Amino acid sequence: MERRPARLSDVAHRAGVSVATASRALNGSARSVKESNRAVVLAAADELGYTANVAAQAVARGRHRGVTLLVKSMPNDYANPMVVGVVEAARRAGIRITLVVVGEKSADLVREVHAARAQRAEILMTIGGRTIDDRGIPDLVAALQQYEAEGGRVVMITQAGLPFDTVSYDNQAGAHDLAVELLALGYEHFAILAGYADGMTQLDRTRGFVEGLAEGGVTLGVDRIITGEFTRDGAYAATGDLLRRGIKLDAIFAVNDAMALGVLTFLRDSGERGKGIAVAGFDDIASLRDITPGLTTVHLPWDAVATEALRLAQSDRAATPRHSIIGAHVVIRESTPPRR
Amino acid sequence: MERRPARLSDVAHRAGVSVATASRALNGSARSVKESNRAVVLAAADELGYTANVAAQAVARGRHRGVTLLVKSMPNDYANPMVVGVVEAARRAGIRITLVVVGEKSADLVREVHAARAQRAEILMTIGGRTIDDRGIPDLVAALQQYEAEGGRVVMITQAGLPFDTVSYDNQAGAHDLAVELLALGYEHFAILAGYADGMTQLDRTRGFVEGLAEGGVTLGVDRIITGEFTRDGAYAATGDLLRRGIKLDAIFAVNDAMALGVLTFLRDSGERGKGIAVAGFDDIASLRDITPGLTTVHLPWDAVATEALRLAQSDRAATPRHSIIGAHVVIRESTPPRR
DNA sequence: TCGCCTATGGAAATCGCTTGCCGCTGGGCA
DNA sequence: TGCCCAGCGGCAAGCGATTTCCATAGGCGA
Repeated sequence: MERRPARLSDVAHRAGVSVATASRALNGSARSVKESNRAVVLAAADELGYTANVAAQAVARGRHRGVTLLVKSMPNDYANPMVVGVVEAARRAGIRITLVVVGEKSADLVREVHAARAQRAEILMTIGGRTIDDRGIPDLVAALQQYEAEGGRVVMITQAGLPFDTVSYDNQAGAHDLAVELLALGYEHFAILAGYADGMTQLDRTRGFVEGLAEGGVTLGVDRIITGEFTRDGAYAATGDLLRRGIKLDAIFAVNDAMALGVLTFLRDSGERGKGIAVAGFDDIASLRDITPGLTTVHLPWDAVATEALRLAQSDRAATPRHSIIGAHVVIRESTPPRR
Repeated sequence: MERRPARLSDVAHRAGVSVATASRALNGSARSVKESNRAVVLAAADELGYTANVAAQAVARGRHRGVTLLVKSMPNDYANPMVVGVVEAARRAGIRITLVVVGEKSADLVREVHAARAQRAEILMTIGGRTIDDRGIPDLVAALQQYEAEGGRVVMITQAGLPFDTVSYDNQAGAHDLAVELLALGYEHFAILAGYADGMTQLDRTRGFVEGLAEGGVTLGVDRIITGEFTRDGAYAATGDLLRRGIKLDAIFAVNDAMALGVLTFLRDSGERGKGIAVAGFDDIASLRDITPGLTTVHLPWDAVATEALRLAQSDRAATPRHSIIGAHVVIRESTPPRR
């Protein structure tokens, strides 16, 4: 039993070659190594149970391989499946992930970008939306551009509209399609729980839904678009307010599943269930698969998003930022039964 | 705008001191630095936006700071909240996390432990249970011991019984208490959906429940302990089998919430709901907070577990492995209404 | 047979940082 | 006044890899 893990020099020594050759044989290089040497090096490495020291490689190469994942506030149903998706995709690709959870403020994000610069991280991915009037965006963009100028690759997930490779899902089209489907089911009187007034994601979903209704000839009054907390509890409270207004209502669209759950729960608690108010959400989070009634929602393909993000990150950088939009599709369940 | 991130030597130069002094001023050290020097170094670092290169530090120190988190198969309701807990706890402590998802086989785990050795990772945490007769355990223990002998710290979460610092929650006591409470509510005829026959976690829960019943004078026949898939769908199917047997039954304990959900769903789908069969689970996963009926379960304190794990990891190593058991408490909800 | 080019091995520089060791300084004490 | 030692700065040697550069050995056409 060794006193310390094997180093490259141990492998080289055992194989009877120089460390340079051992390095070239083990950890890819443009230079070729004679087949016989390669074999003996590989054998030696295997016998010693050698694994390269990533930190040393990072220093020597001047680049830290792997993905650094910056996530805004992890314990959040919405970021969570995204992170899982990326982690899984990375595992399949044999890539290590350094996970950094940053605060909500974009200044925190900026700080971490600079840290990643210092680490000379190869790939930087961020997960998380932003608010429409975020004052910190210019700083963030500057930091990321500096990072890219130094040779890093950035891929933003969710947060579209910045000059970097981005993969997002189509919030607007998804909500649009949902509206169309609900109209087809016979609903006529809608309300939207739109979440925070300034969230880009929420805004896109709200906008898409309104457009979808408009195409079907239904105009939604602004008084039927309720802003408020982007959470289950916020939605729970908002539903109460909404019903107390006594307006005609047969369907509520909440811009995410957690909120939709709040709506459903309120309807149940208040005994309004069965009075024919349908509910739809957005995200199709796995944990809600078994609620009663099944929730009509828009499914987001987390896997596809993550896979695409990794693909972008590993491809050569394009002259202009690329933007992949992964489609989202509507899933109709019992929470929106046909009305006719 | 710099062409490359600032290095320590840049800071030292700007502050007019040697790199040694700069290093000592910035990145803690036993040696003290005169206050005036420290101030000027800090100022210089700030002006240059300096952030230490973690990889270089790792190489120089011969230790990689931070937590390396080894998780068995991430996309799994059960591991997930645990990971979130650790990630959050680490964030509060200002620690970086390297997240590695390994396969189910303990050989995969062993490989990653050796990789962590090579990285000279400071803290290694594993999340995930094991099966009772896992052939790979000796190898795993050997690898981890080697890692510790080289100065690393290991903390195992969930997987108790190995000679390393461990933090787990008390599956057996939790299930025991649950049984006691159910008896107090007036239930008499039980069945257990026990999951895989060889999972340690499931086994402990089953055992605890049986003991709790026994204390109340209820003996559970082995035919009422059903093994099978540790999943929602497995439980769904198992419930059907169970009911077809036509035995007297007023409560089903599923060893995790996902399975309990399967039971509830089956009861609903088959119209058996309302016939008075109560359901209880284990885990109290957040996403089930709003299902109907509310699920009686055993709450696991993820935060506390994660915090404790980090505390253990950062404390000095004890002569003998420590084992923290975090209590789990019963939460009674509507899925188990009082019977008398 | 000679010269040149390609394939390949190895010595040594290098990456950014920590730290052991040496040496200087100045205050306290005999 | 002289000596000792604590306090602190800096030189330089690593840490474990990669990579540049030089050297050697064949292969091949003329």
